[in-house]
Amino acid sequence: MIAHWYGQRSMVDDTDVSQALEQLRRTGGRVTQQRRLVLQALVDAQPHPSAEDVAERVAAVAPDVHMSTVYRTLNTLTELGVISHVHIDHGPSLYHFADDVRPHLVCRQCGRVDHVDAETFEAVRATIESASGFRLDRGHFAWSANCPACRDDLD
Amino acid sequence: MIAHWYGQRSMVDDTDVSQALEQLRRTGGRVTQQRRLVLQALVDAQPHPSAEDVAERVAAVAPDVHMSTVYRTLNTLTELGVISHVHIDHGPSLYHFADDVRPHLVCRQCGRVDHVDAETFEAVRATIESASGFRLDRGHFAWSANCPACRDDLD
DNA sequence: CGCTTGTTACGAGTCGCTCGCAACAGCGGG
DNA sequence: CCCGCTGTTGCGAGCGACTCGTAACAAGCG
Repeated sequence: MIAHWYGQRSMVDDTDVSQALEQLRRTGGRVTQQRRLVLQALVDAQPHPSAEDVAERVAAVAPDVHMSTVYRTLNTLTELGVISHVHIDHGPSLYHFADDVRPHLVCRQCGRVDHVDAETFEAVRATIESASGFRLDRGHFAWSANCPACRDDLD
Repeated sequence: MIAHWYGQRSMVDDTDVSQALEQLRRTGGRVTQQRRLVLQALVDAQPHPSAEDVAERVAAVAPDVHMSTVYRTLNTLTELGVISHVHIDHGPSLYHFADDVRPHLVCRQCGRVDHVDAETFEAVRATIESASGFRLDRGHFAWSANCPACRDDLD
């Protein structure tokens, strides 16, 4: 479904891993091999792996790591605010580091994904906020749209 | 989770049902009692019932109508363009008549939902379109946000 | 090196649908 | 008004994406 990604690449790297582990330790959590592997997989599988993608990468290195551990780790890291996920069309949640949260646009026809730049997003946010009082999240849900190539198809 | 709805009510009524059945017949489909009941439930359960809500209402009148029939009918009507659904936070799809498609704002804290008025939406759409070429859908995905009451909590 | 307490593997369970199949029922033709 | 063609339905199994209870396990502080 998702045929193509473009736009700038994320700038996630190993420092994200150590910062996440740091955060984990600081809040009384433990730094386990499994968690290290999940975080590394998250870095390697940029830009937007699903829990399955992460599990697959982890399994390549440590086949005994259970799926539920991957899910639990992903949830723990989400609660810590280290990572976040986005829902794109139907299908599983896609994960990314929290410092890489940007609003997504997804084409409903071809699945192509783009990001909204910060300036445009802030403009939209201000418009919505003054009209309704609601302050838009940057991430979490992708904005459903039609990309230029598919735009002729419908309103 | 969803504590409160506000904003103008939809204007869905019985004419939507007959128009939908009409459309169904025109495209070679059959007007069955089950479909009538699903459509009626959709009208009665405004503004945004889940498939379960619809099935429950149908079951109150005709207990033998199977869940899968409800899902199939909702899918058929979606393909016909008569109805549509929106994803609000995690949880099931919420259905509504297609003529009632409006962009939704959902508060991530309290679940309160609001609509974006047409004028504001068009302004946002124009902004996004000129920045990225993507043309926003009116419906399908809710925009995740914080409502005025919960706004202090996070960025 | 223990001990405490957070983590993990495993497997069963849940939620929200989806599908194959045989029985059934609209509805256009005769 | 009945026939029969073909779209629909009921039923139950299946599935994708998680979630949870439990007992074994292992960080990391003392």
